[in-house]
Amino acid sequence: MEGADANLLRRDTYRHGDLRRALLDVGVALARAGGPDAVVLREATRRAGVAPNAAYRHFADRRALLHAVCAVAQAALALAMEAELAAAPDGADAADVARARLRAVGNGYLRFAQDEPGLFRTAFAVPEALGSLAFPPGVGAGGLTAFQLLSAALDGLVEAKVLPGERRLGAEFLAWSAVHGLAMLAIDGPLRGLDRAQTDAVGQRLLDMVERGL
Amino acid sequence: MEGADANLLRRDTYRHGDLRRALLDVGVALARAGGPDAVVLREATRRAGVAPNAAYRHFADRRALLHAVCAVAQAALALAMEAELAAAPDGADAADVARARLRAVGNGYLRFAQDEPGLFRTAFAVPEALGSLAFPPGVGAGGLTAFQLLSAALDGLVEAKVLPGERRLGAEFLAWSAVHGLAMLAIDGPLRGLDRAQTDAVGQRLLDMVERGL
DNA sequence: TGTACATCAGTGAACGCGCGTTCACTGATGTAC
DNA sequence: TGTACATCAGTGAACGCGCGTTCACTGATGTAC
Repeated sequence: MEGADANLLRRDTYRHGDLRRALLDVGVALARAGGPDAVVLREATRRAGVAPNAAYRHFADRRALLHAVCAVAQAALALAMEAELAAAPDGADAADVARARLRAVGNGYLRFAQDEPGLFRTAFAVPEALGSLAFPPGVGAGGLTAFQLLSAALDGLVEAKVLPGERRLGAEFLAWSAVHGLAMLAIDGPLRGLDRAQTDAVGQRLLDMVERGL
Repeated sequence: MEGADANLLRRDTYRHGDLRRALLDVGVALARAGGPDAVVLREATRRAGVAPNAAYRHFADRRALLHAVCAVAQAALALAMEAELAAAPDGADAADVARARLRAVGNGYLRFAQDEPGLFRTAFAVPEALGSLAFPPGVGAGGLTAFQLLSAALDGLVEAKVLPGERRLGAEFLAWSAVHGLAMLAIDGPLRGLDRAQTDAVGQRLLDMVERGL
C-alpha cells in the first residue's frame, strides 16, 4: 500500500533534499483526495517518509501548511480558467467574443470544481477574507487571480457594449455567486447525485441566465 | 460556565424523561454555534448532563444524531422562507405578486444563511443527495420543503405569465445556485468580510439578475 | 588542498487531548397477577 | 390494592485511535581557516 504511493519519497541520504516542496506536494495530493480537512501534518510526513516533527523545520504549524496548499489550489483554479479562456473562440464580432470569454471563465470554474472537488474546496478554505493582504492568493500562468480573470471578462463585456457601464460595478459578485452555488450544490450538496452531463447542462443554462440577467 | 448553559438539563430523578429530545436540542445548539462538525456526541451528552454512552439508547451512532439535527436545520430554513413569504405584498397585479413571492423565497434563504450560518451549513451536511427517500428532509409549518417552496414560487411565475413555460423546467437549480453561491461566499468564503448591509445589497442585485435572467 | 567546526535538517520518544464506541452493571419504572 | 418481576434507560470504566506539538538529540553538510 505505502510502496505504491507516488508521493512517498524514499531517500538514502540523511538529508531529504527538498522536504518543504515534498510536504507541499503531498499536502496538495491530500487536499485533492479529501479536501482541506485531509491536509493532516502527520499523514503528510508519513507519505514523505519523514518523522512527524520534521515538518516543523519548514512550516510553523499545520495551518501554515494548509495555507500553502490553499495557494496552490487557488492557482490551479486560475490555471483551469485560463485554459478555458485560451480555447475560447476569437471571432470578428467583439460582442460575441466578450460573451464567449465570460462563458469561458464560468466554464473553467465549473469544470475545475467538478474535476478537482477536493482542490476546489481547499481553495476556499482560507481563513482570510477577500482582499486580505496577509495572504497573497494563488495566481495562474498570466499572473492573475481567478477573481481578476472574472473581472477582466466583465470589463470586456462593457468595452464591447454588451454590458451597460452602470451595471458593471460589483457584477463580479453576481456572476461568481451563480457559478459558485452550482459548484457547491453539485460537489458537496444535494445536487451531487447528478451525473456529469446533467450538471453540465444546468451549467450552460446557468451561464445563459447570468448573461441575460447581468 | 456550565451552570449558565440553558441546554444543560439537571435532574433529580434517575430517569431523564426525554433524553432523545434533550440530545437533539443540544445537538441543534451545537450546530447553530459551530456547524455540522460541532455536533459531537460526547459534548452533547455532557451538556445534557448524562454519561457519554447514554446517547446510544436513542441514536445508533453520531451520524444518526447529526442526521436528526440536519432535518431540524432544513425545517428551520423552510420556516424562514415561509416567514418571508407571509410578509410578501399581496397586491392586485398577479405578475407583481408572483415576482414578489420568488424574491421572498430568495430573501428568506439569504437571510437564514446570514442569521444562522451554523444551521445553514448543517442543513447541507446531509450525506444523501436530493430526492433520496432514505432521509426525509425537514419541512416548514406548511409541510413543504425549502425546495418545494422555491418550486411553488416558480410555478406562480409561470401562471402569472412572467416566466415562459418552456423555461420552467429545472429553473429551481438556476435560482437556487445563485442564491446558494452568495450565501456560501458570504458566510464561509472570501466574501465573509462584507458587512450585513453590503451583503444585503449584493443579495438584492442578485435577485434582480435571477428575475431578469430566468 | 586539508582539516576543525558551526549549522541546522531530520530523529526518536513522548505529552495531552478529545473523540466514538463497547462492556458489564444497576436501579427506577410500569405491568401482571 | 398490594406485591413480584421484567424491562430498559442511564452508569462507570475502559478501549484504541489519530491528532498536533514539544523535547533533547545526532549526524551530514558546507564553510572558514
